[in-house]
Amino acid sequence: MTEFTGCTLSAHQCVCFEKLTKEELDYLEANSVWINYKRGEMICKQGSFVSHVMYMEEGLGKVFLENGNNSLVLRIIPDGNFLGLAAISEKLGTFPYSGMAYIDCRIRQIDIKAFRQLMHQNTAFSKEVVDILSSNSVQIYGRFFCLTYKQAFGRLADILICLSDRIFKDTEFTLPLTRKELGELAGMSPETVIRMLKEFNEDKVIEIEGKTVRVLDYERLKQISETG
Amino acid sequence: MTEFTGCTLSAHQCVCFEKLTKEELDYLEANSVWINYKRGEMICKQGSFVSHVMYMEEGLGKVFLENGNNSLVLRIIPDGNFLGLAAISEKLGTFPYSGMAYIDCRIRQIDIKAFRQLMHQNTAFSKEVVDILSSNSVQIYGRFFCLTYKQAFGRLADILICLSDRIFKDTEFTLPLTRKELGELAGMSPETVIRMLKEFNEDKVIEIEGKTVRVLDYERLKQISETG
DNA sequence: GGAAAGTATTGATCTGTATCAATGTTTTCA
DNA sequence: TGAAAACATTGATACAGATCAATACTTTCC
Repeated sequence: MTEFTGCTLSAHQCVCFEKLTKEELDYLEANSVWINYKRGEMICKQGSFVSHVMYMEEGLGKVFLENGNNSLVLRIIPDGNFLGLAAISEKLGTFPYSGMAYIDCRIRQIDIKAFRQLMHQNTAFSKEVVDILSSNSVQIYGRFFCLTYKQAFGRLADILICLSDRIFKDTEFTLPLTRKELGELAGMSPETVIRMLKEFNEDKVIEIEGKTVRVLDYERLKQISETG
Repeated sequence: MTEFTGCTLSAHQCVCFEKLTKEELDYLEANSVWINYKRGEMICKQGSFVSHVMYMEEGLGKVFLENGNNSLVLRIIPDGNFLGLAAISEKLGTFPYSGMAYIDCRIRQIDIKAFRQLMHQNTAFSKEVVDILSSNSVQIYGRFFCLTYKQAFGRLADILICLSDRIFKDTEFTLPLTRKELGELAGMSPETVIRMLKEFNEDKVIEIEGKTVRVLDYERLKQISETG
């Protein structure tokens, strides 16, 4: 049976640039700008005009929906990932989500017309981009399922696994997120995050002290994710 | 402020076939088969091999995730819509979701290789398909937000609005769904569906008798959707 | 360097909605 | 056509997690 996880990052590795010729890469370069963002800065605003796609050169960010009261993280964006690919649809005049920097980031903005032009002329590139879009969607579906049906501790276990496995690739890591931000990832209130983390800590599943997290019992965490 | 709704169907109209030449249409035709499904029959199974994309010629179906215990509807598929477009990604060997017929359906299966070939050779067609994928994603994001943050009555109001506006295009319609299926759409238990519907009925927002629904106060329903 | 703002923690309380159970109604199909 | 299965309804109960409130700790920055 398929297992869904609340993980916020697809395992898919972006290789689309490898499909471009030297000339095409130069063309892309000529139509790109690089911008630095500080932790907490908005990278793109939901509802604003679309003029470019973005690529996370360095840093860590999130893509999220907001409506004034609530915020829902769709995906975490580590370095080497696109952000705002929805822009390739010409039907879509405005961004359907916002982006924010978790830590200091360097973002490459690629002019949307140039990007579309390359998709138009290079089928292999276009295929890769569609694959990325597609795998992002599948990722988000899994997350959707989890946040809808799993209990809080299962959802939090998912996020911890995702952070350890895919983002930091280490059993010990320093969270660049507040408890509130963790809550937005796992779809729960900050207080609930704290209580669950405390419980995981007491049960020796993880060890947490401030922002430092160490996964002690990975198998148990997996199990919590599945039964939650 | 952007309003998210739990609606299960994007407003996007599929026009991609119009982008094909006579020859290409013939080619597509030669690589298609038509299959009939009865209410309740599975149209595709999550996890099974991908060999085709599907197009709902006539009928009404759903695309959903399942894990044995729970089922989450991603989209409703009315006639004139694709189903299983995720198949165009070559990375994806198996369907990430299941499809089922709400009522008797006639489905066109299009060989995935032929479909990809047309996307390869006809850019306008390819663009349209990407637009459809993209608008489906945005639709599902909105649904995700709603099911995560809205209360039950707001979610149910969303579904009633969606059914009235986009599926049946009438203020009065006959539900082809059970209360359980409505619950899967709105992310709640069948009992809760019944209680909420009863309340809407008592408040004269809708009139419901068995499977027949009439929307009495559309504005109120909108308001419930927004405040829920 | 110290006030202010933001963040973390803990406890108490409240509530929306699931779950369970019992019963009535409709549909299915032998 | 009549029994069985599926579906709908209603009421009672339980509980996960939100919210509120109060207090500590940390970071920011004039």
